[in-house]
Amino acid sequence: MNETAIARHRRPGRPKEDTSLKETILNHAEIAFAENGYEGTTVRDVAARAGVNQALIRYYFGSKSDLFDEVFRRRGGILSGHRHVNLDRLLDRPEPPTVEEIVHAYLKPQWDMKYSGESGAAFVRMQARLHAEPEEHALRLRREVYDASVKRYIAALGSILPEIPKEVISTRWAFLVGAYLFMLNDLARLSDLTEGRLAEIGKEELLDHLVRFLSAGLRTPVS
Amino acid sequence: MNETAIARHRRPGRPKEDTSLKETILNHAEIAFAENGYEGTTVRDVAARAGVNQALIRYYFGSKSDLFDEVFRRRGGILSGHRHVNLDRLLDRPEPPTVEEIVHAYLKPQWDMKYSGESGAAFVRMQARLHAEPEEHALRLRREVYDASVKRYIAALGSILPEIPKEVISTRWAFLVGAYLFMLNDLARLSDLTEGRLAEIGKEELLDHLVRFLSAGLRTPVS
DNA sequence: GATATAATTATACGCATGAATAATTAATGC
DNA sequence: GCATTAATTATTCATGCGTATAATTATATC
Repeated sequence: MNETAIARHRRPGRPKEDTSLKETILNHAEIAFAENGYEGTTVRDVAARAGVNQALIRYYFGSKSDLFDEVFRRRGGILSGHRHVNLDRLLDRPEPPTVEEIVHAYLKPQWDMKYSGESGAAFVRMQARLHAEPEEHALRLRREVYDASVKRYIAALGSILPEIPKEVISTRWAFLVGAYLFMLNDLARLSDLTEGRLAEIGKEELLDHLVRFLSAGLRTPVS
Repeated sequence: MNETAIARHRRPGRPKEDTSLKETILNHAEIAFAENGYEGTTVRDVAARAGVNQALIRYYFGSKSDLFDEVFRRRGGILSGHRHVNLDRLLDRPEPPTVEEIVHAYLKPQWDMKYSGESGAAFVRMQARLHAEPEEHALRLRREVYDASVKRYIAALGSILPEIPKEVISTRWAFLVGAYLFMLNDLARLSDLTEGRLAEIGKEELLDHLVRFLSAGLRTPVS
């Protein structure tokens, strides 16, 4: 009675290509949403990018809003999964993790995604935009995808920073999210601020800089 | 030959109200852009909010894009001005400023604006969105309005943190901008992360937390 | 190989949008 | 007080949008 299994067997009309059109659409939608935001993206444009009829998008995903959600959930789920795994690895160890290790474990997955290709980079930018959009819908999406892992990270930090009140750690964690999202969103902007000197700092080194910066802030004693 | 002076004298058709419609439009546009973003905002909606005919917006501002620019420049200029003044005050003093003082001088103006009323809060949210939009146009606007003061702040930090390379300070400054924009954008989100415990931290206290967090990060020695 | 059904396209609908123009109203200068 | 000009509104235009539906193509099953 497995419906997906049945569906896998019965699929007439499907062309011979191996990468499904559904995935192709998702990939191009990701890029379009990242470049132009939700409102700025048209279903027509996504269809054109994917080389597909506009109605096919509706056939697969329903509304434009549904398409957006599916784009977000796809990579967001992967990201969240990596974060859980990374934290598990640190907590399963006999010796307790350092602040730097926790921060790094959280940031690294999205960092890698950013440099994993055009699609990954697009998702990162898209996410930064989502965080700036105050709509109720965007908020719910983010919570659904990320909240669980974030709470685990805050708890882990709390146990190795017992002298810092939990609500302060949570607040500082929000600072952290802001800093890394902003930076990942567009490194080009960073090199404005630095008047081009950023080129001297490599990508991996930049992550180290960020981890060091954030860890110092997280660890600093409350007055 | 002062054209604006001439214009000030010759203005038939102008109704008796003291707050000009032009300003009313700007105020409502600010809120609309903050709520719905650039693409999500319609000129019609702005006109309706301002209780004004749609064509009047075109008469005063030209295109929708021009309207947006004027909204941004108006408050952005004020903000930038306050930052300059605050830094001047610190630098004119005999004793050198602390990192905390510099960070606070930079953040305070926008912090105040956030709580100065509906319009100010709207601008802050609008700006956060602008920072997430990678379009060339948005980038140019931000640079035009903010770059000069940012460079002064980075220079000031450099002189009291001589052991930290200038490009590292610039990079860390970008982290700072990300953290504070993210937080100002919507404090409601913060109280998600903190599971409601944020209420225990007052608004002014929150700024102190942020300043402390960022200053610790800025000061931390490079490996 | 006929039939059923999944995948895909072609086409159209209704509507909201940014922009534009024309008409109207109100103040000013002489 | 009349002509001029600025401010404002009413209305129209062309376009692009999300959505919807009908037609077509391809595959699998028997």
